[in-house]
Amino acid sequence: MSETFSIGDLSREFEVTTRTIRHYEDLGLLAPSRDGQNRIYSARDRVHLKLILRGRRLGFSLKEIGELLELYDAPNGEASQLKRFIGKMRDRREALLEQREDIDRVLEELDDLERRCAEILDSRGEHAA
Amino acid sequence: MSETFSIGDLSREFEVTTRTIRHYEDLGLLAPSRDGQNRIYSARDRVHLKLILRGRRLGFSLKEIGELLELYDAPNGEASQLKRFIGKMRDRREALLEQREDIDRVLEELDDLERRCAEILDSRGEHAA
DNA sequence: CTTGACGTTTACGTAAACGTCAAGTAGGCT
DNA sequence: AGCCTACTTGACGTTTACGTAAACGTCAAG
Repeated sequence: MSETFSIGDLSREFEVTTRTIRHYEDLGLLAPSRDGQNRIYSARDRVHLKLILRGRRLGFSLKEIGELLELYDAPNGEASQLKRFIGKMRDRREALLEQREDIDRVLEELDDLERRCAEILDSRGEHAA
Repeated sequence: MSETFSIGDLSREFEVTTRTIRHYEDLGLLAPSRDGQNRIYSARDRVHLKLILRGRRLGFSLKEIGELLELYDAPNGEASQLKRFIGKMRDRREALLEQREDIDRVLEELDDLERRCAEILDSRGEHAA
């Protein structure tokens, strides 16, 4: 059990540089254990990295991602803290829902554009790929 | 007809600084006309700004947004260009669909987290906001 | 015993996206 | 005329998110 990974493993799997992974550690987003001075990543660390990259794709700053990881890891604090967390999560949710609407709008616009392009091509007797 | 806006108007409406709007112009994303040396934004310019900000929320770089604006403005070029545009749009679409999935996943995780937080609070006899 | 692949730290560099003055212009109010 | 407010153009500063190079350790294969 308890599979582990080297920095190179994760680098290849997720197609990010080792520099990037170390950078995330510098910012406190990852905290792998060590074998001597070499980093050893657990399955849990790997999930963290996956979450980081997902957050990045969604346009969160690494700082924000750090806060989200805290949420993810530690629903254990005081009640007041938990309530703050819940508030933050609701804010996130709002932002994400807006973002989804943005995406849908852009997708519609892209459809539209593609149709217009196709029409132009058609009217010239050419064909789209 | 033909409503126009000052840089301050747009700045207030979209809650961005004038510096930001000028920056977009420096990058070629906006091209307002002038009254003397003052910038005059048309309704069309305003739409452009709206699209820029939407693209930004979606995590596109300003450079990418520039390319998208070209798509948006000029389905008029050569056939080869149009075909390239269509290709680009399909790539965008792929990326956006992936991003939507990311969002859905994160929303699920947030639901999960919120439930867990709520349970913890409940088990302590407290109530969420 | 050297070569190569992988890892390490330290540290300066850089591109993107603005922020933040500074200094000047131009119209409108009193 | 004096002042306010909104606008202008530089130009340097800042933050974020890494890139990149230097200099070195470690182990396995040839």
